[in-house]
Amino acid sequence: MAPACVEDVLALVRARGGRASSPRRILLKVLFESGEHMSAEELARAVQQRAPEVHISTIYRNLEDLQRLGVVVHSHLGHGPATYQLASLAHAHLICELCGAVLEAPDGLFGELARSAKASLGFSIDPCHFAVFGRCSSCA
Amino acid sequence: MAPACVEDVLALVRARGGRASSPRRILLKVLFESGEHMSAEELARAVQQRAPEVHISTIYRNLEDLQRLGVVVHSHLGHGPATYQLASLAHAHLICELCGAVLEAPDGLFGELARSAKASLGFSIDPCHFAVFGRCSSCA
DNA sequence: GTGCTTGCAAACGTTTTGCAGACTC
DNA sequence: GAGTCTGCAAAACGTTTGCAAGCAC
Repeated sequence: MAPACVEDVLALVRARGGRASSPRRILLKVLFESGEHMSAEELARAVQQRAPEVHISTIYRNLEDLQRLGVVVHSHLGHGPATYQLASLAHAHLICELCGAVLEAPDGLFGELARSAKASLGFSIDPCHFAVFGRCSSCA
Repeated sequence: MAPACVEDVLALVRARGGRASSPRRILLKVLFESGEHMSAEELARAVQQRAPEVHISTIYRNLEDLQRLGVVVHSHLGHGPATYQLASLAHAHLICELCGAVLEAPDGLFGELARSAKASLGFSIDPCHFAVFGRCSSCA
């Protein structure tokens, strides 16, 4: 049921009373086309290549709206800015605290933790929101 | 080998060419006496009860030094300020993304994740640095 | 025309930095 | 006396907000 293209999302937006504005459309295009974990600033730069007058506060406001719609999620990969991506692409990350390397966690890596957190504490983890720090194989 | 009191740490500081200044001594006293995960601002307020002129930038600089010495660690428990504590007390946290509840993770909860991250990726996790988001039993 | 959305500027909260003076050793 | 450390002010950083004008419907 995840929206598969820009127009799908805009339909969702309109269904909630929102408008298909030009900055919104371009931001969505960037999100669908671009790589993962982009910061608000990187997204702004990408949008500004097609519409230079778009302000970063518009990016932040749109990202917030899209998160409220469940289309986008943000995650924290380290000490810098948050990164944003389509919710359908969310995945967990391991970050090396020494060299800064970003590893994508394979599906299932958090399965056992999720099960035991649920069993022993009743807590349902979301491994994607905050990255897990540590040391990569070359730095450890 | 973890320093067990203020004077132990100050000995370490001196061994590295540092000085046992009064703000440093008071900050350490607060860290040894206080509860866990205190923000820089909370630490500053506590220090200022004994020495009102101590500036928060001094707190930040001392926390950085103490982290370099391995005496203190900081962790990120959510979207607010970082929290600091004695390295010997470090432990992992689970944070409810809805109600903000902070759960201390029992020892061993991350054992299986640590083993499989090491085995499959060569990555040594540090579960204490970033909290794990999710939903607590009452919010899930 | 209604009201959502924008650009801009200004503020926010947290953390860092430059500097001249003060203190520890 | 050498060199670390301090308080203060100011800046840096990522992010949020107030406002009047502009645009989608």
